[in-house]
Amino acid sequence: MSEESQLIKVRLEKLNKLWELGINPYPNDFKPKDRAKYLKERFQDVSAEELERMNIEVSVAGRLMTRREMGKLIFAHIQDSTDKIQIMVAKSEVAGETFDFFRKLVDLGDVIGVTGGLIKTKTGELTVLAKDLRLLTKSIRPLPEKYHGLKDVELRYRRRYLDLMMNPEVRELFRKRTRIIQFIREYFISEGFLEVETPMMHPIAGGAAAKPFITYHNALDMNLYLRIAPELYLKRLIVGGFERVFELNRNFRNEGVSSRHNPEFTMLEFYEAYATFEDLIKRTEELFYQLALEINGSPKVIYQGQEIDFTPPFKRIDFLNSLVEIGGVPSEILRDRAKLLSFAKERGIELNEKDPRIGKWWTKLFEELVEPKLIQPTFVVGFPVEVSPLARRNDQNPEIADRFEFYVASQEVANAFSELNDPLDQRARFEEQLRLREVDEEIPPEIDEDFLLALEHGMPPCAGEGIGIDRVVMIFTNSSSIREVLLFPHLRRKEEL
RNA sequence: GGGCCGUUAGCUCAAACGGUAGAGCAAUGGACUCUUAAUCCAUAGGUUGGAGGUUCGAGUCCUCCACGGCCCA
Repeated sequence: MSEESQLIKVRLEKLNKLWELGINPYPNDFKPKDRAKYLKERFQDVSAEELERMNIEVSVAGRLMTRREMGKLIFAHIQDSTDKIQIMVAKSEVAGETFDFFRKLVDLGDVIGVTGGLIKTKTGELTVLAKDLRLLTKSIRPLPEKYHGLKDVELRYRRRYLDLMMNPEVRELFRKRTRIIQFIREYFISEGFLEVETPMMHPIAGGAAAKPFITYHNALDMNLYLRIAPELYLKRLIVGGFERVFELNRNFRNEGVSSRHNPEFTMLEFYEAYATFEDLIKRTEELFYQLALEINGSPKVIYQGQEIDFTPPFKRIDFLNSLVEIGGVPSEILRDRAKLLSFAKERGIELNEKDPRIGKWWTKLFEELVEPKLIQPTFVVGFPVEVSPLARRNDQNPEIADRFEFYVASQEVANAFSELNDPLDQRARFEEQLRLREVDEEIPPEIDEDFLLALEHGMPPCAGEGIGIDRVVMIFTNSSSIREVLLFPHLRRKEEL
């Protein structure tokens, strides 16, 4: 590590002193029986006199966060995973050497264990009056500022443990993240979905249009790709006869980082046999409504100053209509490439002129002109087949896919469709994709023949959906940046810290 | 990739025009048996993100680099 500051030097000296005194600074035989939060919940409202009569002995452990010395009396707060609790160390109540040991050799940031009686101070604060106090872990680095906490955004991300230590709202946010994920998992389990794990390393990175990370398998002498989506594997499981499956795990996409993108992110994908995208609309409404109630206690959530209402049914708009009605694209130029191109240019939107798919252009215009205006939960339906290579064609209009995207707070939160299970159509679409690769480098470079083989065996009609979990967490925690909802967001390496 | 802003003690922040780099918390020594951002006295703590440049003199101005934030693609 870098050159030691005075503060560290002082602590290292204390550490040596402890060893010299025969005190292990890192013992592991202390078992706290109590937790701060539960002690408070149970005894907060008990009077001082009653507490004294009850004569309750407790033991707590946690990190020493603050200390106030008053001569022969020391107040301090320790923090465990549940809360903070005050401890009082009185010279008259502990062995003589314990008091000086606490005063001289225990620092803020150390983990300590305290055994003693529950009392209430003059100000009515529930407090553990120490009978015994032990050092459980010596910290040789100082804590951040006790009042302002850790503010520096870069440090908060790089040393998330300090952020968690100092900022209760950050702890709360990540607990909420876990609750959201658990709720979603339990929802799908209770609906009869089987949670599965499919490969993270793919020989061909398919199932989405994105650049993959490449890795290399030594023994097999082959490149592997970190998955960009589990879709093609989950569908193989539908072929295999599992009628309802889901996977909730990481995907990897080799793109830049931004407040909305992290190279690895958490995705839920689920597939349901004998269902259509219409069924998934209902399921999505139900899931988000229940999630809002569970996490938020209300279907209405405030996100970045806007109220978002998850009361079903959600809005539903047609992709092309939205381009006209929300995006302001004149309907008569929608299919006129030249006019569409100049319309986009006037608005500073760059369309890939070499891409023959007008649907791709529409998608780009949609992202620029419509997406920012989709605040309330909205299903967008009617996507062109040419930008939906894995989705089933609509029976009435074969140029349209039976698909929706789900938008909340200007973010694409979910993407779902009735799955294409016609193996010949699927092959034709893959082949068409391959031809487009020279104008769209995100298209997978190779046809996944193994997947096609599976389809040829017959995949029951089904529908599948992917939900971007990080974005859901952002919405339910009112976070403007994806980094706030990832414990360890990706940052560039930095040498001297 | 581009634009703008930022980086000063362990942490949170100050430093008019370019003129000896400061405070609070934390630390160290001391006083204090009901404090809770405890209080009081004293002490120590810095290659101002890095490298160059301009200048008698740079935290401050210029160039490049690193990292981060916001906006844009």
